[in-house]
Amino acid sequence: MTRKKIQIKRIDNTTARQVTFSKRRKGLFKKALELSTLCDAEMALIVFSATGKLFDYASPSMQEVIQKLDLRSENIDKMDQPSLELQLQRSTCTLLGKQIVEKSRDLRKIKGEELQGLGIEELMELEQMLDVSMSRVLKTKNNRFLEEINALECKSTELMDKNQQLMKQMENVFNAKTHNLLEEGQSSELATNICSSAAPLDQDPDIYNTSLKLGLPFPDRF
Amino acid sequence: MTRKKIQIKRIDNTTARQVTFSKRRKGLFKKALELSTLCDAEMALIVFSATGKLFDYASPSMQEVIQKLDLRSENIDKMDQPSLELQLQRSTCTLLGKQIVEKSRDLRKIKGEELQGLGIEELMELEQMLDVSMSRVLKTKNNRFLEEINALECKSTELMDKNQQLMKQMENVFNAKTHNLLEEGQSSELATNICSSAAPLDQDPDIYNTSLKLGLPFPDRF
DNA sequence: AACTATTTATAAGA
DNA sequence: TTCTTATAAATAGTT
Repeated sequence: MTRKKIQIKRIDNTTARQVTFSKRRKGLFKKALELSTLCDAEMALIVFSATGKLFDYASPSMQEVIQKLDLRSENIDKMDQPSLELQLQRSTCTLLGKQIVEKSRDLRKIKGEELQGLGIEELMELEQMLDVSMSRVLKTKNNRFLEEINALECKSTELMDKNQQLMKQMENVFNAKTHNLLEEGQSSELATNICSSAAPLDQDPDIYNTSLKLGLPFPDRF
Repeated sequence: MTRKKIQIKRIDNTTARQVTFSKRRKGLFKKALELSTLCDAEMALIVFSATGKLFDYASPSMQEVIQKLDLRSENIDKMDQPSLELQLQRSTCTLLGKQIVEKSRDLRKIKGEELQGLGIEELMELEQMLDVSMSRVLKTKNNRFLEEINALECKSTELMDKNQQLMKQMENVFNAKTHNLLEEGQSSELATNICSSAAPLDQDPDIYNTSLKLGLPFPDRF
C-alpha cells in the first residue's frame, strides 16, 4: 500500500508473508488497543501465526469477552462439554453406587437385618441359603479342628518318642554313674533323685501338650 | 489522525465516541481480514460496543480459534492438574470399587463360598452370625405363617357365620314352602330335596376353605 | 531492521 | 449516519 497497491490475497512467498505478518500484526494490535481505549469497548483479538505462535489482546480480559460471546451463541454446551474421561467416571460412579446399594441390601437380608418386606417364599429361600452356608461353614470349621487335633497328636507322639529317648539316655547315665559310685564306694542318693525326677514322663506324657494348647473357647457344636 | 493528531485515551463526548467507534471498528475489521487473508493466519476478533452490540470476525472459525486458545491455557495450568471434579470422581470410583470388592467377599464368606483362607476363630464368628441370621429369618417366617393361618381362620369363621345365616334363611323358606304346599294339599317331595341338599353345610363347614388354600409347599421346619 | 514513496485510515467538519 | 478532506498512520517494496 505504498510503493505499490497490493491485492488482498495469500502471499505466496514465505519470507514476504512472514514479514508482512509481523508488520500488519503490529498495526492490527495497535489499532485494537486504540479502539478499546478511545471508545471504551470490550474486545478480544486472538491471532495464531502460521507457525502456531499465539498473539492476543483482550480488554478487559479474555475470559470475560469469551464468556460474553458464549452466552450469546449458546456455545456453552460445546465448549464446556465435560471430558470423555469425566463422563465415564461419572457413569462408573453411579453404576458402582448402585452395585453397592444392591450388595448391601443382599448382605442385610442374609444377615436377617432387613426382612420386613419379604414374603414367605423369599424367607424360605433365605432359610435354605443360610442352611447351605451353615453346613459349609461347619464342615470347614470341623476340618480345621480335625487338622489341629491331628497336628497336636503328631507333636505329642514326637515328644513322647523324644521323651523315651531321653529316658534311655538318663538310664544309661544313671547306670554308669551308679556303677562308678559303687565302685568308688559312695551312697546311691544321687541316683534316686535322678530317677524320681524322670519318672513322671512315663506316667503322664500329656503334660507336654500344655505349651501347644489353643487359646480358643470350645465350640458350642461341631 | 488527520485534521489533528489525537491522544489515545477515552473520548468523553458520547456522540464523538460512538462515531469514532464505528469508523475505527470498520477499519480494524478490514485490517483483520487483510491480515488473515494475506498471511494465512488463524484469528478471531470479538468486539462489544458500549451498548452491548457484538461484532466479530474469525478465520477459519470462532470455535476453532477459541478451542486452540483453550487448549493452550489448559495445557499451561489446567491440563497438568485434572479438574477437581475429575479427581473427585476418580477417587470416588476407586473407593466404591474397593467397597464392592469388600462387600462381595463378605457375601461370599457368609454364603460359605470362600472359606479357604479362614481360621477357626473366623469360622466360629461366621457360624455365630449365621446362627443369628437363621433365627431372625425363622422368626420372621414363622410370624408370616401365623399371620397367614390367622387370616385363614378369620375367613373360615366369617364363612361359617354366613353359612349359618344362609341355613336359617333356607329353613325359613323351606318352612314357608312346606306350609304352603301342605295347605295346598301337595306332597313333601320338594321339601325333602331342599333339606338333603342343605344338610352337608352343618356337617363339614371346612370344605369352604378349599378355595383359600395357599399354593406353597409345607416348610421343612418351623 | 530501516527507509520511503504511497496508500490507507480517519478526525473534524459539513 | 454518511460524505468530504486534510492530514496522520500504515505499510510494500527496497536496501
